[in-house]
Amino acid sequence: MSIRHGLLALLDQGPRYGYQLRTEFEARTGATWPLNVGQVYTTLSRLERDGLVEAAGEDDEGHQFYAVTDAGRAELRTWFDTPVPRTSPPRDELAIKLAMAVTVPGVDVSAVVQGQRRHSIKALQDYTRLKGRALAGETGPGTVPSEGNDLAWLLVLDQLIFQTEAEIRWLDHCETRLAQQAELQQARAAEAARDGAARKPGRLGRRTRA
Amino acid sequence: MSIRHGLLALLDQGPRYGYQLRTEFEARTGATWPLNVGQVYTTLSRLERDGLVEAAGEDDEGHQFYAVTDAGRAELRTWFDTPVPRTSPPRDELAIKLAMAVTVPGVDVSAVVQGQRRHSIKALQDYTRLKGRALAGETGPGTVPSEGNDLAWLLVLDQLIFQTEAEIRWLDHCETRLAQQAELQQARAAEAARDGAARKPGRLGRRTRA
DNA sequence: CGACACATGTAACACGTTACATGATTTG
DNA sequence: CAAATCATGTAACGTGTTACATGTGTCG
Repeated sequence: MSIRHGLLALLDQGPRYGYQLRTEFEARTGATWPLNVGQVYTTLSRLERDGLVEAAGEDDEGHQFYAVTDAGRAELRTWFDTPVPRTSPPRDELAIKLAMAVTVPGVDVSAVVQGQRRHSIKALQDYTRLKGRALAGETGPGTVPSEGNDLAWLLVLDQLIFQTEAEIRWLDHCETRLAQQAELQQARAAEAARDGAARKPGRLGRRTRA
Repeated sequence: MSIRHGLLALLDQGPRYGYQLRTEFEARTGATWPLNVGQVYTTLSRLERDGLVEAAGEDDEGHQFYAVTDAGRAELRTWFDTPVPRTSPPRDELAIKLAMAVTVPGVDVSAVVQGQRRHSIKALQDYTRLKGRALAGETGPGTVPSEGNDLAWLLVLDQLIFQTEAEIRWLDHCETRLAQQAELQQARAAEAARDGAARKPGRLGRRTRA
């Protein structure tokens, strides 16, 4: 529901038309999250269907304007007032992938971690470079520079940087945990070998085949 | 596509039936990302439609087993081999919300940030508590403890913790940036006032600054 | 017996995404 | 003139999500 509310917020500044909304949206999120123009129109019609926006006539140049309704303003207010739920965050594909990788046999977990790490490092460098350019006063291509926009774009960039840094730290953390695990298993294997035939069935587990 | 591949990975360990897949999936992601049982079945039929899994007969207890096909194994391999794209990550609702909040007039940005901060702190505490319990050896409710599962669940928890910490740091960072911005604007306003006092242009005086 | 976990599915819907069709206007 | 940008839409599809229908077995 990010796009829905994003467009609603933009419309709260005053009536806009579709193409304009896309431009303004991208001015704030930069090249990070490109927004297909078509989606603006589909989202607009869904917003209109739900009574959050309404058609607001045409321009002298034929632009189809939309305006936010009272219901839309209310919706927007609760959006801003309600924190994004972090108790049940959106599924993170990387977390799921690693959770599966450490479980399914025959997967080189370390390779997965390292591959992702390289990629994330690369992404981080890109973001840092972009931030440098943003601080130098250069805005994204084709956008009219404005203080608010610049600030928004900068904050989004910072968020991406913080998040990516955390991801890399987590990947490293995973590696050390995996090393610990391997050590532990080696120790256990050695112990089992020493115990030899006198094995106790204390551990139950593994698969339930019928 | 996280669920698709997640189920595929689970099936790579050997044929499973729907209900079992849900249990095993949740054993790895804990209570964080509960998986509706119905979705397992819809996803399974879509996987079958795409030729990644195939029906593998019934149990003596009537359980409908599914097995991964060669195509499915190939798909799984490329999933593990290809890093999750961080150059164009999934849209983050919080980032978009703040980007809009700093742009749209009439929004108390600081209130939004603080509200989110409180919520994220709360979530972080929950995760930390869960991690403590997980380290104490207790697995989620109704799950058979297994070493791989425990490790996976622990890694997922760590990811959530790292990510939430980064989010909180970012929120604080936003506040300082906002303070800077406010300072800058105050300075600018003061400057404008000084200029105005110098030449007393009246209420509607033009402030043309070359 | 009634509640609850186990187990399998279907139907409907929401959102996001892409591809396509179409036309006006600007610009090299 | 040709290409690019501006501008509006539609159609189709994919995944994820919920609600519902249905039935079995178990346990207090």
